[in-house]
Amino acid sequence: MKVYNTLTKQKEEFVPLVPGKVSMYVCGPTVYNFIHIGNARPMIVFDTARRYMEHKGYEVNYVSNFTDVDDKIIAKAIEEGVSAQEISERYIAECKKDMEGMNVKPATTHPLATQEIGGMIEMISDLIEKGYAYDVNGTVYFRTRKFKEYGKLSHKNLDDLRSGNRSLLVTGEDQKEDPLDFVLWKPKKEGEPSWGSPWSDGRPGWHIECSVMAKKYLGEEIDIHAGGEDLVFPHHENEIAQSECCNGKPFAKYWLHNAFLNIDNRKMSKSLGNFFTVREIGEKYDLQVLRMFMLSAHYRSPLNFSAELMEASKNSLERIVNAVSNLDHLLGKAAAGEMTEAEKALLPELKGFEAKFDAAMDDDFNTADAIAAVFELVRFANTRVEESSTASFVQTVSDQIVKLCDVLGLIVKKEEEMLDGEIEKLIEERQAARKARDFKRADAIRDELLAKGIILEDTREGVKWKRA
RNA sequence: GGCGACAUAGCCAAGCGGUAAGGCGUGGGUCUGCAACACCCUGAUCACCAGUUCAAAUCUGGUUGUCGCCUCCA
Repeated sequence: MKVYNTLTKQKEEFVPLVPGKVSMYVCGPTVYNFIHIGNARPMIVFDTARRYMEHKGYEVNYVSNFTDVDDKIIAKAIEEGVSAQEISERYIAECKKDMEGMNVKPATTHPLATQEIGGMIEMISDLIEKGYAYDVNGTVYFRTRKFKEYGKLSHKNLDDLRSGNRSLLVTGEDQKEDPLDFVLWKPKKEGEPSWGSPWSDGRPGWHIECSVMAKKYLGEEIDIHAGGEDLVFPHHENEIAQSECCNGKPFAKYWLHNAFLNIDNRKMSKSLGNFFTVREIGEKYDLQVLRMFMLSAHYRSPLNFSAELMEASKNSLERIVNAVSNLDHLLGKAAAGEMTEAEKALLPELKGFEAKFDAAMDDDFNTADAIAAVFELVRFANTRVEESSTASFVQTVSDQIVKLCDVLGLIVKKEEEMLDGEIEKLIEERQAARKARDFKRADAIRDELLAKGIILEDTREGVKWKRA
């Protein structure tokens, strides 16, 4: 398996620190509102990466934090006149609902920044002791000049950063030794949540959280650290500085970053008014459709969001769902017993789709190509499985589709739902009407059911139904 | 100003030196009482210009265009 490593700007063969195990940290959202569809991209793509690694037999320790102390949370709390904790707890709960809808597996651990303050104070103290940080009137800064590898992830050098940029030099923080130094701990302002520390009553800087939580739950060296590409600088760069200076060893072996999701080729932002929450999308579409959409492009390519593309994703997902549903239908009719020789002869071809799927995913999680393999498998199912197929064969083909889709986190097998007696009766009545060639009555019943959200399909194998 | 990414059919999107996957959509057809599902058929010389090579969408240089990071941000 190869992954693209931002650190080396190359695809590299993935070799875990401990054979068979993967430690993975993905930066999670700041919980001050419902998550937006941009937040959803890393959740979905890295969840898919995790599922694929599990599919390959790795035991994945997946950690993703919630940043639950932050300026925006505090601002929202003040706005609503409630505590910051109330805000963060509310939106963590909402976020988890959205994740469930998108079929994103819960992380092995979802640490909260506010529950890890002790560890942060410890790490900051350690950095001060080692000369990598300094306290100025209660604010602690990281001394970037002291870490000679600073910039290795974002491939910048400190001089470029200084000369090229205007705002860095005029932040008003002239108490810093260097404009590029960043905050590890800051004193509280009136009314803000705070914790006691050797330097001041205050709260941690954003970057220190992740260094501490990764260390606590995964160790000083981890396999994969992932997040949105905007986090490369400064967030991840700073994490590397903190962790490596503190621990004296490389932090993460592979750094993976997803590209942004755009709306109409523009970055999504509230000011542009092109801002969508996952919740809003969920009102219009099954969130499986959003997942399908996200996986339709490579995670390192910018992806443009639009209603048109959601419709296309909806239709293509439906193609897979239909195929599985058709197979299920055939299964009920299929003859029990061994596969025929002809069916056995098709097995290598069937296996070939999984091989193609794996090859695509092995290549830096190429989900677009992997989905193409699934569609080829679907075509195989639609053409090679027929009424006369044995149950064993139908089951094998169906299982194969469901298995690959499960790796992608796509739910394609519908739960069996019992029809209401009333609806069942209507279907029977319609069948009777059709038999009597009373199509007017038959269509009327079909329309009636449609109004209730039940779609009927008259297949060669009998009447099928599905919910709209 | 510094750093970087991308440009493939109506739309989305693989491809990473050997002659263009897949999906959506369109049009035609088969099946069907009709509809839906499904199946078959239907579509590109890969932004432009040079160069390297027996061979380039794929490599090199240049041009144009789009976007991102450098500031909270997935």
